[in-house]
Amino acid sequence: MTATVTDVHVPRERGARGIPEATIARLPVYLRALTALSERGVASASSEELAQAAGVNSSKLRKDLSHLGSYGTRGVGYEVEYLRYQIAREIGLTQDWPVVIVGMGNLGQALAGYGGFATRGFRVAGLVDNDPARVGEVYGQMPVRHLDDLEDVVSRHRASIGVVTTPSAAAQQVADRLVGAGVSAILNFAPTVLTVPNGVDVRKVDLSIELQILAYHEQRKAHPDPLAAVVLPTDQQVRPA
Amino acid sequence: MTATVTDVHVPRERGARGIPEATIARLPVYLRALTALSERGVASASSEELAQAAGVNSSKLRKDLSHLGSYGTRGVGYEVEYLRYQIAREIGLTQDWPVVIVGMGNLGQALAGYGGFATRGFRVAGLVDNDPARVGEVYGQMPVRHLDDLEDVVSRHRASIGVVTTPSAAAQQVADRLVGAGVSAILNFAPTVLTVPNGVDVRKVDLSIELQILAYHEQRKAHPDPLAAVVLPTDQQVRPA
DNA sequence: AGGAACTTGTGAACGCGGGCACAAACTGGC
DNA sequence: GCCAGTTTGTGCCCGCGTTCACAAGTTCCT
Repeated sequence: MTATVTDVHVPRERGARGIPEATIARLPVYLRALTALSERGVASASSEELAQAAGVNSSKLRKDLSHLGSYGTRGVGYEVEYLRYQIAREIGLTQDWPVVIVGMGNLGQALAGYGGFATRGFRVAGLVDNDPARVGEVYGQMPVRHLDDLEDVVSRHRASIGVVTTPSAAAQQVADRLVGAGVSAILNFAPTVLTVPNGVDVRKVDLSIELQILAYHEQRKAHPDPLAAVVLPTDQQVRPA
Repeated sequence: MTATVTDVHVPRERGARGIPEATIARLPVYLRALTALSERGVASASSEELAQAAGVNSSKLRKDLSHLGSYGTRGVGYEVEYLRYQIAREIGLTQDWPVVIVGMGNLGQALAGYGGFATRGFRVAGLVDNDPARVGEVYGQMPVRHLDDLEDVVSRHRASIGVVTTPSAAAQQVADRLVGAGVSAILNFAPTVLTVPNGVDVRKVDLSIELQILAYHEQRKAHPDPLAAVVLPTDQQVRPA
């Protein structure tokens, strides 16, 4: 099995402390809500309040949290600071995650300067690009190095997470080299299906796909039931023999 | 799940030609695979070949396609061009979708210049920013206009899709104004939960959340079962009374 | 023409995730 | 100390999505 993951779907043993994938995906949202509450000086909150802040319903939130352990107090609620730390620890945000970004186009530059990483334990440890003209440029206080040095950058910083923001054509090759250098998790912004060895985790973010999903729903709003499945919509497109 | 996305959850009537949400999310992937095959001159392909190109398994692909209609030929496969058109039509990509981007920071600039939109029926119809210094700047052949003109930009281009790339603090306000001006679908890059009226579709893309999900799996790889749920991991964090 | 090889479309089984509803547990007032 | 009010943690059920496995339909070879 060569993985090529779009959605994560890690069927590994879910015994003991295995937490449902759907829950994992929501923990960062709870974390964000807790941080916001904390900054406003709120010391404790009920599941109902937390759920509202996170945009989910309260029973889902309670069940999610119950997978981590019993961190609330019945009749009272959850202590904001305490819960925040527990979730951060569960995700692994109490440690430092060096991240290498490959591809310094517009998107790569945007990510290099994104403040939301540093505050969550992610540290941009290296920027890499193919274009010699871009080598030496500085984004977010980090100089760009040449693609030739990719392996050096990864191993020197012990980076285990790579971000691919190259054009599609280069993405697979870059991913191969990242994996070869020791990276075991990749966030892929290139609109390509990456094939990686077992044990390497890939998540894909595709901006155009998100828009297409919205477009589908927009179309349905405009034409609730075209029943165009029977009649051909335009004569020019007929099934070739 | 291609994730990135927080679950859409549109419980609207699924009668008649209602296609499962999970299928909708994969159609753009199939579309991309078909386009790639088409460009390589491939005229027809089996579900197995398509599935491999799209990174899913073949039975899932067949069931997905079966929701659109019976566009394949048993014993043969699918005609690439024909199927490509059918999927594009189903999603709504045969028409033009004007898109307005609000927030011309690094990410907004990256999106404005992203070539992947134009080729899929999305047309950047307007760029808007709060900062007077940025007004008049041109990205992707489109000048930036001031936030004050947002309503004008939206209505003049009949935009129904808005992209929010502002800081969190401004996101909700921007979303309200977009909706007020007639937008009914929003792609939100700000790390905030947006509240919108019924009938408005919101999809959220959160870069930091994607990394956090990867971090969780990385941590589990490194420490398969810490059983630290019993013993406190560090003494400094003890449950306050 | 007939059969072997192949491929689609789909019925059926299964597992995950969501939501309801309630027992268990805690607080505060009397 | 006891009772009313509150909120968590969870057992249960239901529906969606994934996968298997096979019948139905097509092509090719003899």
